Amino acid sequence: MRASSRRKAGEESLSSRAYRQIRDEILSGDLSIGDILSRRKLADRLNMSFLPITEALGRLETEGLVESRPRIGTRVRIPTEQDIRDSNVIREALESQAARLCAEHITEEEKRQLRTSALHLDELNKLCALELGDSRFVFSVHTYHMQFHMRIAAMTRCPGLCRAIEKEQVLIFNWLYDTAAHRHTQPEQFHSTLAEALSSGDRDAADKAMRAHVRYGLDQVLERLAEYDHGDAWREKANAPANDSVS
Amino acid sequence: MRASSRRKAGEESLSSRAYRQIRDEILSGDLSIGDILSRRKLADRLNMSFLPITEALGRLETEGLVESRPRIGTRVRIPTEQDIRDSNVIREALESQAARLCAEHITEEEKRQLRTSALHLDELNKLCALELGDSRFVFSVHTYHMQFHMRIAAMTRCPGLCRAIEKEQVLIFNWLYDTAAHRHTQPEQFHSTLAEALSSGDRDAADKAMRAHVRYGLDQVLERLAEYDHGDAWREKANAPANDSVS
DNA sequence: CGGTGAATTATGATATATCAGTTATTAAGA
DNA sequence: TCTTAATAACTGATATATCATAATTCACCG
Repeated sequence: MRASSRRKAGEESLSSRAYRQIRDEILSGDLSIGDILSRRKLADRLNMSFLPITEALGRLETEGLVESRPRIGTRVRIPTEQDIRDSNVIREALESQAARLCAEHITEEEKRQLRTSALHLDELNKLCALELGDSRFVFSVHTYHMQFHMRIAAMTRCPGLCRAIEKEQVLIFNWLYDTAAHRHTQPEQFHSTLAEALSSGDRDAADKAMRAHVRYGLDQVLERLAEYDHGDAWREKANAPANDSVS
Repeated sequence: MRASSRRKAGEESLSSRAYRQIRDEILSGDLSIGDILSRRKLADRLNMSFLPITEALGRLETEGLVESRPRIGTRVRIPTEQDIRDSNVIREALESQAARLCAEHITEEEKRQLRTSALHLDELNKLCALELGDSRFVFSVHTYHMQFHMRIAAMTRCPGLCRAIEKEQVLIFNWLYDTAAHRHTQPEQFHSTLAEALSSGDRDAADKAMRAHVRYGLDQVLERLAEYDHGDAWREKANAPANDSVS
């Protein structure tokens, strides 16, 4: 009966709270790919009506983390092979652009930070390859990896690009984490070489290095994700929503 | 009292209908930049409750066509200079990527179509420069221009990239149309040279050509849009919504 | 024992009502 | 006439209720 008192002024909206919470539960793995999300149960659990929940799920759906079919249900999205390829293409577009701008704007101080982070990340990846540590450790490495890329994005001085990159990162990150978090072999100095290219001042070189970086490992994710594809009765009928085209 | 009967099965949802209608009214100019959108009046006009309207405006807001402040109101978005620069950066990223993929995949038949469209477009632009025709004509040229770019996007065989490009196109298109639709001077063979680059099979050349194409005219838009910037009491207080960051 | 269909349950979509902030208006006071 | 305080009108946010549809269950019949 929602006995709890109304929120005080200045607090964030219930929708935003629901959005953040659900998203975090997905990203942290509490909710796995394919899990069913009941609006009413979520409303109950988060102690609000299901209207804010609906809005939150709507946002998550447009962002690609969740998929919903009218009068059937909502679940954590199971990406198709096409989804992953497309996301990778978009990510390559955005991050190579970021690399260009980064190479233009980066300061000496930022170069130092970037090299340090890259070195650290390469060390962590080496540990991952040795299968040391638990899944919590792997998760933290993924988080650090994402922050590394977001740091590069921030160096572009282009907030819009940062937001766009983060959105794609979240997708890829989630799918990667759910499917290929383990068996994670990356080349030696995978990130250090990238950092060098970004520090070189050569836009085209930075662009090229980032493209190579983004492309790496795509096949592994695709392979792992194929498991989910068999017999998905969820997408049987024509799903033609949300693709409203400009007249 | 919404006396009209419930929608039959198979029809699109009210939210989608509202979304499309409002967006089209914005893009067609029936609603101009800065116009106030009252959810209740819209609900009345479109003959539905304001819940689907709210969802439609939510979508339009995340897409950047509309801006809303809690308990104050919603209006057609007035982009800041930063918004436009950022959109242009993102558009450059996405469309140069499209150019790369297009150069890879384009068929002979598509090359022919592309050249024809480019030629046509260059002709239309020449007419625009001479200030012939009314605003309806200018609008149709803009539409044709957008379709030209979407055709290139389609040649990438990457649906996700198409969607992403269309989203940015819609933004830029709307701002451009509202601010710099007139005085539209473009180089001779502006699109034909682009078409040639895309047909060359050289990815890097296509990329470079598209970047040049996208960048052109940015300053004009910025100049025109500066008019809106003076004394915007709407964004006085800190607006820190929706930028939820990953933990 | 197996299939079948009606009742039940669950879902998302939508309508309506209410709430608390914000702004515009107005009336009172100087 | 100019301030200022009260208030009316409007806004988005949220709660609750209802509806049509899809999925599930399970008694009933073969």
